[in-house]
This record gives sequence, structure tokens and C-alpha cells, in this order.
Amino acid sequence: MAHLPRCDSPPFPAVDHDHGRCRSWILQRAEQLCQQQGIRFTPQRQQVLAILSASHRSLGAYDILERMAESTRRPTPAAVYRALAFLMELGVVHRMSGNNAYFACTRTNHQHIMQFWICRRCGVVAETESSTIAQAIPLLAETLEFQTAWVTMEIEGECRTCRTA
Amino acid sequence: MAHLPRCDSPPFPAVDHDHGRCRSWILQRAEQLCQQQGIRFTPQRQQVLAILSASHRSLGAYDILERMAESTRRPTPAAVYRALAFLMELGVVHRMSGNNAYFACTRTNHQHIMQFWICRRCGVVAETESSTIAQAIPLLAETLEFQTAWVTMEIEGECRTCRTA
DNA sequence: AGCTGATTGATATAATATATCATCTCAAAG
DNA sequence: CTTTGAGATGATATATTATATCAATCAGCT
Repeated sequence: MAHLPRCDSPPFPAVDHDHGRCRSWILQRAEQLCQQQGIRFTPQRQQVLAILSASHRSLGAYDILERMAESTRRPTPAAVYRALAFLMELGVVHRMSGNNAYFACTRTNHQHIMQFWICRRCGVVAETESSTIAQAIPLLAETLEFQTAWVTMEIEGECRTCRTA
Repeated sequence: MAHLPRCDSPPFPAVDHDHGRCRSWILQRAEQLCQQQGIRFTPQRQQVLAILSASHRSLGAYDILERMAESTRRPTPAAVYRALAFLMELGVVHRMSGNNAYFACTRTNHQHIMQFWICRRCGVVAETESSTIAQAIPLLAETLEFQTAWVTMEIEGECRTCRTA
């Protein structure tokens, strides 16, 4: 199967960017990953990802639940969390532990040392992958004799759009 | 007022280190900061910090509550959270957002770009302050035109002690 | 002693997340 | 075409983490 083109939106894309492309990239990528792995991209899972992919903002689990309730019958919290767990396992959704929110990934990140930049005003999340930091962490870990399993890097602040507005 | 000596325990101190020194360093530092700032280091606040300073492990708010209940009358959750908020504001306790746990800081960190290394097995938390990373983040922020307000860096894994045990 | 602001207590509830077991669905095997 | 079995969802309950609100108390000042 051909590789989908990388979502070419930059971190913090302009407010007037063609978000339809981002959205379809996110959804098609998930579908492709499911097909490759022979697992089911059920309507409920699609619905959760569709809601998240509607913007670059992160949403709380219960926000997602409310939006699902608008178009179909209200799911249970467990259903939402199950779909989120599935999508995170698939690698297309990330959880921001700083504010218990979830957002749709727009990068094919095979590394797991990423930076998430979260605008406190508009909620938009941008992803970067600094090679400097990706190198620094294993060095520190070696000094500490620490075996790294998971790295969380979240930077909160204000994005350009909100600062200039 | 003279500056207290820096807590000289290394990140992930040996299991047989003299923890009494760490503990008293933590408590005395907090007392000193309160005196300097003319704010009150009340028994409840002391008690919370004493519980956290009993080890280098992080504890959940309700774990702290249970331990308080062992020695005095059971506080309310709000009381625990208030004490924690006070101690975090003072800069002597940090919150690990990855697992909603709190631990006593053992560094006089005036920078706010720190790395927290959390052993999943024993719960011990170590702090580092990488200058490489401290430089990299503002550079990335500049490229993104992002105004940084807060940086969270948490690395989960296994510490040396647990790996060799 | 009386005032004032900070602290704590008491109570309730919000917000986030998971456990458990029953039921349903789908796709593959027979 | 039916059976069957694993995975997915529904239903219900509950666990875990955290905050809001208002009353009571305490410490320091005059």
C-alpha cells in the first residue's frame, strides 16, 4: 500500500489554512494503519477521531462525549475512553497530561521524543521533534543509568496567532 | 540569612544514603523560604512536606491524606490540596502530571526547565537540569513564535537500583 | 480585648477515569 | 448458510483526583 503524503501543515498553521486536508490526512492515515494491522476502524472510533481531527485543538474526554451525543446517541464514558485508548495505541491520538486532553496527531512520528506546544488561549497543539533534545535525553539517561520507557514533553504558553490578536 | 547548603544527594541516591540529611535539608529550606517571604509555615503544611520528604518517592494527594490520618485527625481533601498548592507555590514540591503525584524537590532550581526522571518500579523521582535542553527549548519557541509559560518534562522508566535488583 | 486577614473545617460536588459483566457484531471456519 | 468465537459495545456502578463554597478558627496587630 502506498504511503500517504505527510500532513504538510506546519506547527501552528495559519488560521486560514485548508484544514480539510489536515482532517482527511488524519482520518485516512488511521484507516490505512488499521488495514495494515488487520484491526477494525469501527464507526465509534472513526467518530472520535473525526471529532478530534476537526481542529488542531485538544479536547477533554467529556467534551468529545458531548459532541458525540450531538450526532448519535450519547455514549458512555467508558466507550469514549476505549476509543481514545485504541487511537492512542494506534499512534494517531496523543494525550496531554498537563490538562487531561486529547488531540489528533499530524505527524508520522516513529520517534517517541516529541515536544507538544500547547496554546493556553486557543488550545491548539503543535508538535515538534528536536534532534538536539532527542540526543540529549539518552545521554542524560546513560549518566543516570536510567532505562527510558516514555518521555513526556509539554510546553504551555501562547501561540503567535493569539499573541498578535 | 545564610544560604543553606545545597542538598548534595545525587539523582537516584544509593539505597543506603543518609536520607536524614535530605529530609532536614528539604524541611529547613522550606522554613527558610517562608521566613524570608514572611509567610506562615503552619503545622499542616509542615506535616505534608514532612511526609513527602520521608523519601524521594512521589505520592498521590490521597496517599498523603492517609498518612496524615495516621498521626493526626483525618484532614479533608481540600486541606491536602491547599497545602500542596502552597508548597508548590513556594517551589519545594513538584507535581508529576504523568501520574498525578507530588514529591519534595531536592534542588534549588531557579530555572524552570527541569527533567524529572520517574522510576515506574520504586516511584523515586530524580531531577536534572540539562543546559542543552534549556537552550534548545527557547530556540524552538522562537522558531514557532511561541511564548513559553511552563515546561513539563517527565521521563518514565526504570532506575539503576531497580534494574539491577 | 477587638479587628483583620489568613488559615482551616465542613460539606458538597465536579471532573476524570476504570471495573465488571452482559450483549451484540462481524468475519472466518465448518 | 449456520455456527462460533473473539473483539467490540452497552449498561451500571464506582474509583480517583480535584475544586467550590461558606462557616469557624487562629495569629498577629493595635
